[in-house]
Amino acid sequence: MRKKSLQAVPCGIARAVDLLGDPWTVVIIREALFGITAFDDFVKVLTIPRNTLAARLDALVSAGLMRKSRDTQDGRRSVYELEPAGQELWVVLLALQQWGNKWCFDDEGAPSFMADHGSKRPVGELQVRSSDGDVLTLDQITMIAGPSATPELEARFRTLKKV
Amino acid sequence: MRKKSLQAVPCGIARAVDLLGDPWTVVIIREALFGITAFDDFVKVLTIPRNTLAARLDALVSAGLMRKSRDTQDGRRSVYELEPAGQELWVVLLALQQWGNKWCFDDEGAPSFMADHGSKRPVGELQVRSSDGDVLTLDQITMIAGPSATPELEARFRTLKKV
DNA sequence: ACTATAAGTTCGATAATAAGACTTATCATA
DNA sequence: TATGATAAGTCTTATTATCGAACTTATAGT
Repeated sequence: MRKKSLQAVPCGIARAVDLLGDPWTVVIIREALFGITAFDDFVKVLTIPRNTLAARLDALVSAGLMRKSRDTQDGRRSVYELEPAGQELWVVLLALQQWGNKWCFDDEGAPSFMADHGSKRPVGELQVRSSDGDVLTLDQITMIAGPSATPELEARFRTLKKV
Repeated sequence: MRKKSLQAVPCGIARAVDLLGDPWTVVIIREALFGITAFDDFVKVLTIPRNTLAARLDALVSAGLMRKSRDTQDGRRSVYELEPAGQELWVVLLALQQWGNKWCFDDEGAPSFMADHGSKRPVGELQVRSSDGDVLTLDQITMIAGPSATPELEARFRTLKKV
């Protein structure tokens, strides 16, 4: 059966995962942020099957995260670029990178970091702050319902043990 | 052929995606943060196939993001709980939620937000700061190589157009 | 015209997911 | 202690996605 779509689920995480929750989309976006625009360059850098790449790029364009155009200098080339919605995923990639760098490299140390272009120093660890500017930890976080929440969702949040 | 493993790729993002880049793992972790611990409760809340859930939970335990134990009150129940590595993914989930809430709800508005437990107000938008505390935008970000970077990776970073 | 390049598409094999029935062990209760 | 219910997970079959490589089409360079 086809992969279940989470796009209809009323949850921002679920809808994001519906777009990003496969083995390739996130690293495609990473390369796009790096400046990769050509189909064959994605293939070369990622060693992704060409049909899979074509499917993922189509999905990203359909979802409005990327746009596709023709290279005006070379009519053979397609140019894939990030739309604003796709660019803003850089914060998600940073969160993934900081987590991966911390937990997925036993001794060798992480090979790459996002850094301040000026100082060349790694950016600070992401901090979550309240609207008053206080740094928050997980045990200070809860989930609240927005205007469009269903009664069932509100009921769940009222009985939450954590987060 | 089996899904290609990105676990060997020397990149924190790739290694994180290798664990999280499927349609279910992220929302499983979301529910675990909500306090869900029982197999059947994951099935009920997510409507995930039982065999898929079993596979994902096994993978999460193997990767050290969750632990599995027996309920001392009820010997039928397994208890799945997040290890520290899994708990720290809450920042990634927040980044996904903030992005999804912004881009995946046309008019209805987002149904749920992470909030400060004290004030019940949504947490502030994630900000990326330099080591000096300045807020950074995407165009101020570059990628730098760490100690374990390969020469090829360093070469790539030297020629980066952006990020 | 000829060759190379870029972007995809097509094909067959393998792996992952979906849906539901089924098994095993434990708990609650009569 | 026998009986039924519950929880966790397995098994089976059908469908879908991914992999890897070959192939097609259009454009560029010579």
